[in-house]
Amino acid sequence: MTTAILLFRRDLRLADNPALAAALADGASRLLPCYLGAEPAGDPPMGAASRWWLHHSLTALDDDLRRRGSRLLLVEGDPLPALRRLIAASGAGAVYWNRRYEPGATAADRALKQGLQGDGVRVRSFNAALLNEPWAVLKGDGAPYRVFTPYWRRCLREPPPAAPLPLPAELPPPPEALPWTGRAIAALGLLPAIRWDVGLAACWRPGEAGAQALLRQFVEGPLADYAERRDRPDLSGVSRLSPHLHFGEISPRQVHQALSGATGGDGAEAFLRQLYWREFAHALLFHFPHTLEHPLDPRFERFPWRRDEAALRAWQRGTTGIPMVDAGMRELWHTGWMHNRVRMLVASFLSKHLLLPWQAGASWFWDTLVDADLANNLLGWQWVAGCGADAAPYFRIFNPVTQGERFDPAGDYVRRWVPELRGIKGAAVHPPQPGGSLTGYPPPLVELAAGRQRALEAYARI
DNA sequence: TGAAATGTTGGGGCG
DNA sequence: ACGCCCCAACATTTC
Repeated sequence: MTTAILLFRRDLRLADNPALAAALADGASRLLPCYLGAEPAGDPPMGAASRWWLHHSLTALDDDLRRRGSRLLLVEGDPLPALRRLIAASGAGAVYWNRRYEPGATAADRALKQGLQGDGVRVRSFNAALLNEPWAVLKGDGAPYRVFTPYWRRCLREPPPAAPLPLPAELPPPPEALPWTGRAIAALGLLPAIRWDVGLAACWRPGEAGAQALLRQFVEGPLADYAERRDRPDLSGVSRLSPHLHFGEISPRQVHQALSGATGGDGAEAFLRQLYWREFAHALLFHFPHTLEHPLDPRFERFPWRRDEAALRAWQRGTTGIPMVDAGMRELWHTGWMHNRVRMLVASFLSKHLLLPWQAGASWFWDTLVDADLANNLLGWQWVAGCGADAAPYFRIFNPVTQGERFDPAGDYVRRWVPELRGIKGAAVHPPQPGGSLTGYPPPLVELAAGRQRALEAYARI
């Protein structure tokens, strides 16, 4: 009789789960699946939208486990002592988990591994979250890539990712002797006290089954036209898999396999490229952990960001008077998600037209996105602000009106999220309304040409 | 995975 | 027929 502990973290699935598969292959006759409630110190604590998602994803995982005669044990408190108690109570001889890559998480996992191994416990960790782990893709001189295109080309030369592991037919039961002191998922307190989450529930289905359904639906439908339609927030041309990928309800290997089975067109390659932006972001944060708070380009440490609470608040609430910006920010607030084209545009508006620090925007996204991912969020914001890897030159300033006319040509996206403008037909919704307009929609926070000019002058100063 | 300013070209209207 | 101007369309440069 051997008992194994399986730690779930951001790999909330049973299929293609290498740690689970290894525990089974090693012959565990008892399996204790756990979720550790404590978040690693050093990384920012999860935002409210992520916590909402996690609650439902853990519930779905627990249901999936129970259907197979198992269950999820929630473990609170400092991980090492908590695991030691659990090992003592269950007689477990081995602990399995899938690796994380954020600075705080890697440090915490390293300490946990050392502590457990010091106790004589067998610890095995695996890659479940990436096609290539950060240390596996380096330049010829051993340095990490800082520019996406060479990184992407290099990845394409790598051997294709291994086929996903199958869903285990059955699971070993949990140890009988274990006192089920674990608390219910609700006791983690992940759900908000004020019920702002009703909008989220209407558009998402957290959990492995929801993720698989979404992937199938995407591959059979929008994928073929992804290259042409991926920039259109008014259409349903993207996968919306990001939160599922973040929580590991689906693996990039599974996505990769689904893409390679897709027929014809350049949609699959365009989508794969996005998957590799995710890989690139994780590699960058791993190799440059200081980008958690600091710009990768040190010149931007002395960039003259402004401080303007009122403007920041208007941006957050979607009351800037710039229709595309407000539509995006309201979509985010109501659904926990925003189309990527619109993310770029609202980020450009914050960091350039408003000259507010990218950290303020990243922090709001972190709190409100259901797909909030440290690596992706940091890369995205620093890319837009011009201070990150492969950064857009600072003078690349999105004009939110032009972007709206180009990517929301009929104005449907704006009207969906900004009801004040529903009386305006077609692309005429995109230019800001003058002060005193009767729509109830605010006049623009900044005049776009003047904001652009001010941003260019700030750039010239560094 | 910009936008605006500036430069170039070529067709057509017109004296 | 010719030169001149205008201007859209496209290309290049600059921020």
